Formats: sequence, structure tokens, C-alpha cells
Amino acid sequence: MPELPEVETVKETLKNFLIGQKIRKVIAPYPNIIKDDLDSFKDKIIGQQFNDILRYGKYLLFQLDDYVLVSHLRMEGKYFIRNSLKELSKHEHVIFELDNGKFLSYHDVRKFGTMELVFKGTEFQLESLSKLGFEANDENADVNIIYEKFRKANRPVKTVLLDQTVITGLGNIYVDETLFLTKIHPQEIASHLSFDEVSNLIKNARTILNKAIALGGTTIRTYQSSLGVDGRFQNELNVHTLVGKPCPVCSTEIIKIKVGGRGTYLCPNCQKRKEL
DNA sequence: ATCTATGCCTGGTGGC
DNA sequence: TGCCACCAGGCATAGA
Repeated sequence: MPELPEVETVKETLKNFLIGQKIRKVIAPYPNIIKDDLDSFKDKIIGQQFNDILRYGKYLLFQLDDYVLVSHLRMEGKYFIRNSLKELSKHEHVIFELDNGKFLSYHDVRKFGTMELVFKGTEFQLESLSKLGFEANDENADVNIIYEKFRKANRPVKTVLLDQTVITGLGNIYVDETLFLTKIHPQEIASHLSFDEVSNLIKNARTILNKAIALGGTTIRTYQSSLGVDGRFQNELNVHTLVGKPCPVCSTEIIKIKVGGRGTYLCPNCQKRKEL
């Protein structure tokens, strides 16, 4: 599933293809991806030019002339460029025809992704964007504010790290890796962590995310960035997906449990819960 | 105010 | 081989 590094990779890849291109036409075989009414979406977006692409958390923000197209890939969304409309897949749900005759196509097997068009400058008033916390790789993030949220949370630390209103950008993969590196059990109650532990979590998350960005993200299951380019961070994973394999630190077998309904990988020796 | 459960979706997998 | 139940999970929403 695309998390911060994957969305960042998609953003950078797409910028090369899209900046300066105008949207000529929209084809939407499955318009439910688009939150607005399709006709008004088309009315507004046709003729608009891609001027830039930004990322906030896991959201892509396509900067147009008068609007911002806010796009979330959720589990399996991907963008790619196609040269013609030949042999469309049944999973291509929204296709933008560009000035240069090429097409930007949104592909999403599970149809979980969303697109929303808003007036430029109003995007951060959206419920979804307005509540997001600090970027998980922001070196200027205020750890005091983050720690306060941990201190008040009687939920497992993994659940809090996945809560995008605390910090934004982490998903299931990078949370497991961050907890492993910090030697914290995913079911530890967030309010039981010390300031230093929270501080280390944030620091380690940043380190992992920046390394993953440098490697083009992680390719597991169905994620690949646009244009068929695979990431390489999957070779760096320590625990995620590695159930039954030896822990790279202590060789104990990695186990898989459920935390907040999510598959969770950890080393039961390196990541122990605190004594109460 | 906090937290948990459910729905959205489809393809892949394992059991019979 | 075919059928079916079940799993994967980010986020919005409803409910406790």
C-alpha cells in the first residue's frame, strides 16, 4: 500500500510527465472514484494545466490553474501514462487526455482511492487534510506536541502511529519497521511511553522514510509506483512480511499478530512489552 | 472526547 | 476443477 515514500516517488515521477500539460478530456469508466458530480468535475477541470504536484502525508495535490486535484491512492491506486486508449484494463477508472496526445490514467483494483477537486487555496479546509498531523519525515516536527498526543492515548502505540492526525505518512509497513528499530512492542499502550521513547520513534520513522524515499519506495503485494518502476526498499525490511524468518538482530523468529485489526510483524525478543 | 466496529472493494488463497 | 469463506487494509462514518 502506498505510504509516504511511495506517494513521494509517484509525485516525482509524474512531475516529469505532467508539468505544463493541459487536460483536454476526462474519461471515467468508474466515476465513483471522483467525489464530485462527474459533469461538474469535467466542466471545472477541462482546460486546466498541471503546474506542479505536491504531497501532504499520503495525499497527492495536483496544482492546476484554478483548482487543486486532491488524490489519495489508498490501498492500490496507481497512476501511469499511456500513449493511446488501446487495451484499457478494467481497473483503469479515470483517464485524463493531455495536450500532447498522451493520457494520465488512474488504475485501482480495489476502487478505494479518491479524487476531489477544490478551489486553489481551499484544499487545507477539507476535513481530510485539515486534521493531518506533522509529516512523518519533517525534521522540524514539534516532538512536544506529538508526545502530548501519545500521553493522552490509551491505545496501542501502533494504532497511534497509524493515526494520521498524530503524524501523517506512516502506513502498515513503515510502522512495523519503526517499532522494530525503536525496540517497542506494537501493543504497548501509547501513554506508557516516555518522552525519549516517543522522540526516538519519531526520529527512527524519519530515518526509515528518508531511506525508503531514496530507494524509490517499497514494492510488496500489489504496490508499484507509476510507469512500472519498482521500489527497492523491500530489500531493507527487517520484520514486515518476514514471519518465521530470523530477526536480523537476535535471530529470534519473527512473529505475526493482529493489532487494531492490522497484520503486524515483530521480533518478540527485541520488542518486549513493559512490566506493569 | 476517545475509542472501536463497519463498509467500501476485488483478487488471491486455502479448504473441501 | 469449482465453489466458497476469508483475508489484505486507509480512511470515513456510525456507534459505544
